[in-house]
Amino acid sequence: MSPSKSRTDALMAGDELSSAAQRERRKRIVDATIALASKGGFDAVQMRAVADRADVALGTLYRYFPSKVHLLVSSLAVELERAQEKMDRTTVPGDSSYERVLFVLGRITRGLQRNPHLTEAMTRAFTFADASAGAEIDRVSLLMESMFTKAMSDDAPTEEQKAIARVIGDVWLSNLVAWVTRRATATDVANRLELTVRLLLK
Amino acid sequence: MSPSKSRTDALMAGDELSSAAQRERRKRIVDATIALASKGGFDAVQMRAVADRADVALGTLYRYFPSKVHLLVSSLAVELERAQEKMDRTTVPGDSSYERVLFVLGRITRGLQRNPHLTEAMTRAFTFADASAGAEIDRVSLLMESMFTKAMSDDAPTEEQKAIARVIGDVWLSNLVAWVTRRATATDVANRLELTVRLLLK
DNA sequence: GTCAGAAATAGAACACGTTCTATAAACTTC
DNA sequence: GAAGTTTATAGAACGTGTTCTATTTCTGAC
Repeated sequence: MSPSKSRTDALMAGDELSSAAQRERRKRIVDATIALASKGGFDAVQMRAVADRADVALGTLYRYFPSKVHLLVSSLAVELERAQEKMDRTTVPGDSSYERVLFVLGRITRGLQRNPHLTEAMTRAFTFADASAGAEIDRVSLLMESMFTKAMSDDAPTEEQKAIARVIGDVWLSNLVAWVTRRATATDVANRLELTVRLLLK
Repeated sequence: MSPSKSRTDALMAGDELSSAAQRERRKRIVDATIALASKGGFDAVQMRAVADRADVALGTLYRYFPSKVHLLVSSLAVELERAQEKMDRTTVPGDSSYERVLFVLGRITRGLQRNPHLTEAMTRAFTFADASAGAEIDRVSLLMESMFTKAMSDDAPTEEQKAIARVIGDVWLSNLVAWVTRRATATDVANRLELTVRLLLK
């Protein structure tokens, strides 16, 4: 894994791509990634296959995303943003932080579990990421944190709430990984999350 | 990653290797792994380099450990066992679970941080492991869990204590990874662990 | 419109994990 | 101690992530 060039970093952020053609290329790449990951997981996201499917040259793929991990983590960010938007349009039920956080957790978790291969690909990329993908990782971490703090209260979160959200995020991810690697069942995951949130918020 | 043969699985457990020569080979391999990982981290643990350094053929290396991830996670287990043994010979100070768990956490964390490359190699292998390394992963998870439950109390741990230990382990690992990938400083890690343990045990 | 530089393309080339093949050495078992 | 079996060895070969090269296409400034 080599250090990425600054130009490439600019491309990765994704929102301020010069031309429409470039924005479309980028979208085709992410779509191809998600499609391949959904079908066969991490191993099926092969850079040549992504390039083929997105109809770009291999070199172009690498110009947009400097590694497979960057590619998958960026796709994870895209997916989480979608989930967050959907959640923002929902009124989260529950009278306490405890109940609301559990609701959000359960919903996203079940959403991910509906697409095991995609989840496997993304969580493995996320946990395998090295320092060079720090920016993408931070982006995803922040998304996760705000997802849970929003569930706790509508106001700006306190430091303590942020800390709790981070802990929940850590446990959540670790349990997703356990599920993805067949070391835990969906029920195990649900139980452990419930227990964790209870310990932290009750 | 292909499914491992049962014969190979038997070898991986490591304790009941037929001959002394085999036990020595295995030890040379683990030593070489730890040495290379200490020097250059995950990327430096190259299978050809391990084989060379351990003075075995590449094929032999694969007969003992069916993949790089198995190799590194097994080495992690070895290291954790050492840490656990050392800890067993120590009287853990502190009047509460909270204090004792923090002591143990701090000590192991600082130990790992003394060897950043090794820690990077092992945590990345651990989090990247797929289903085929389930046995090794479970072994390490159990080691971690018992490490923390022992700190909580001398008696057999309750289910609740086990759950707490697992949460702490999840947060611990996630923070180690953040540190290893330079997204968190040693101080960040210490603070977050302190906060987590406080939330869970106070 | 033309030209310079940037971006995209096709494809070769390289690195490292993993597998395979052929041969030799080391063990069982009689 | 000979035959047969398991284990180890050297090294080739293969797959996939990544990089490199040569060429073509696009874009923006004049």
